[in-house]
Amino acid sequence: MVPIGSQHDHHHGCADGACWAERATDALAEAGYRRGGARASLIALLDDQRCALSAAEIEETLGTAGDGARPVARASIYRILEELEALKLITRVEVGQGLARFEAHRSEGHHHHMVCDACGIVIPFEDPELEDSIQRLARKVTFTVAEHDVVLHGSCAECSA
Amino acid sequence: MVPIGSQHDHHHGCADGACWAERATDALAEAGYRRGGARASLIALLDDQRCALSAAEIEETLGTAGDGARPVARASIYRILEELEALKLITRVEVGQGLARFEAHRSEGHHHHMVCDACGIVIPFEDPELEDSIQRLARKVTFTVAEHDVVLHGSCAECSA
DNA sequence: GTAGGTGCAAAGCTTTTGCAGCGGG
DNA sequence: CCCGCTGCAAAAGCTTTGCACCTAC
Repeated sequence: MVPIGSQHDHHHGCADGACWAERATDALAEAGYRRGGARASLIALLDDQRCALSAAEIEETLGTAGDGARPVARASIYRILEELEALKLITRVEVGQGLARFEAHRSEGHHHHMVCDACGIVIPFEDPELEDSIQRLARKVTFTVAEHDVVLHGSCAECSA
Repeated sequence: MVPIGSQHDHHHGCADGACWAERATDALAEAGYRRGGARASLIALLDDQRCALSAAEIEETLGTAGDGARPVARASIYRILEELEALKLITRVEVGQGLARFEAHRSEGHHHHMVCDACGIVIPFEDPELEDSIQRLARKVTFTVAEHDVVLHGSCAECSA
């Protein structure tokens, strides 16, 4: 198991050539979407995150962040998230708590989530062995598996103490 | 992987001695709850199911079923489900679709779910190897794992055809 | 008789939809 | 210029809460 740091360390520079934001922008263009300030702002925010955000968190962050961000209406957030999900650029994560979370779908860094039922914190983790089990399982079933989610519920180190 | 039949084949007789409904009733009594018709009806319904039901499905089924069932108000359904979940007698299953599902937490027959994103059908499955992976994972993390959920998204055999 | 259980209706939340106006191409 | 993108506000769902009545004990 590989615990994962809390924040992405790269910023909007994308000097390495192929960050997720670029891929997303290109994919939207190819799909026939026009550019839009709200969408660009939302994509930049998602690109900076290591883990899933809820629509409310996105709205709040965009409302207060400088750095090229701009406030985006809630309706636009949901509409944009819907488009991005349809293009498989983001993944919807349901951790239970009555709200959906969304995160950039990157080729590397696939992970799942632990949710503390006491304080609500969501912690990402990776586990290759678990992935293997799911791959093998996917081959055995009479069902076409496109995505998979694993959620561990319990208490985080802090709440357990 | 073991696919699972669609309906439970035992009924309210429970001649085998320790069905889930009995355990649930006992646990509620020990926790200091009084008996109540709505709760009994809901427990009997959950005991008869092989897979998770939504609150709406529960309300509808109890409203039309004979066999000892009686209509139960939606508010009562949610309140009772909350009590049962707090006592770990049922498990809340989030498959994404904006609604929660609930199923009896049995010692045997632990399973997970495949959700067809086309038609919405929820199919249960068991996979011991997957369980092993999760057990091993749970031991490695600095997090106390109480429950785990695995959801496979994709298309069912029918929608894939 | 008292405290908990239940039903009904209203409120709360997240998410979706309608519509008017702005803005990209 | 036209059509898509956005914001605002209203609506739609699922779920929760308040309150009065009923019921187990």
